[in-house]
Amino acid sequence: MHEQEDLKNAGLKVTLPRVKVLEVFRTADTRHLSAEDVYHRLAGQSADVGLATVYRVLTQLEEAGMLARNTFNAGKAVYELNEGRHHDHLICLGCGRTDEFTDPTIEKRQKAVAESFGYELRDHQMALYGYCPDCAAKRAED
Amino acid sequence: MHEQEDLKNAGLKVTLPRVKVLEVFRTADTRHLSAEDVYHRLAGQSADVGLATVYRVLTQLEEAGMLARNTFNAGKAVYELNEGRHHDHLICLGCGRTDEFTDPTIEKRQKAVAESFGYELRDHQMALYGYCPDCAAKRAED
DNA sequence: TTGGAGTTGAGAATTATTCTCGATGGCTCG
DNA sequence: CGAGCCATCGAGAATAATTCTCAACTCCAA
Repeated sequence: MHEQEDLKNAGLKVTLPRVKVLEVFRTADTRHLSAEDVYHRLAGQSADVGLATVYRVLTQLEEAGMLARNTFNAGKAVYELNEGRHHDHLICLGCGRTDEFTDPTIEKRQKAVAESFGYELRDHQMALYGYCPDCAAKRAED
Repeated sequence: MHEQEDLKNAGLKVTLPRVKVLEVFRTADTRHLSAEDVYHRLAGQSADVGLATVYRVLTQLEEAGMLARNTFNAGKAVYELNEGRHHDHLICLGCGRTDEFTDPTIEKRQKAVAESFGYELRDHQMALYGYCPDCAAKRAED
């Protein structure tokens, strides 16, 4: 409901596409949405925002720190609302279910590793792939 | 020099493109090569292997466990010889330099996290991004 | 050496994303 | 409140990475 202020604070002009895209993320059933996903959800609700614009807006919102971009399996990028607290992902190879977690020990070690190589750490990406409880059970049956 | 046996052991027919692609990896100056990279190196040495074939062979060699695929920044995939010992990457945002490392503590924690969610862990990818010593120094000057 | 299954190469097709450009719409100033 | 400028938009073309299609070719076992 406060999309307008958020955009203004980020130094972005308040336009219909930007407000609508944010709205989609705030009301979506899933946390992770691709450009195509967002595009379809908007098309489904009279708001006719072009695909190119969706891509543009996603990039801008990411740069403004309001969204976080992830490229899991490769192929396509997905975005999620950036709520401040960083986290990593656990992804099911069977059904695509995605869980989020943070592990202080891992974060600490990452910093240590980077330091030991003399690097100035800026970012990282980590994803664990496996089978969720349901899919693991299903696979065990065969 | 033992490309032939390696291929045979993997159950792959010994063909010129497969041998050549492996050779490229074994004699390259860099560990990480994209399909395009491999293609150009082959073109540069009379061996005329089509780009589509390079892609096919890379996929096959990966499935056979002889190469490992990584999709760092997204965009394009790179491959490297799979020498058994798993490792993660540290990538310089300035010059693209790539270092490799393994951290038992992180591996252990990853397993623990997956378990705590009831997942059957199969694989993971992790990359740390930052500035290498050289690039960090250059950036500090400004 | 010969035949067939597996493999190749060239180019077309696909997928994800970005660019181009004329039209449109926020927003600042008067 | 209205005018105009500049940022933004939409559509479709363009790009980039990768995969598909299919006729021609090559390994290799017999």
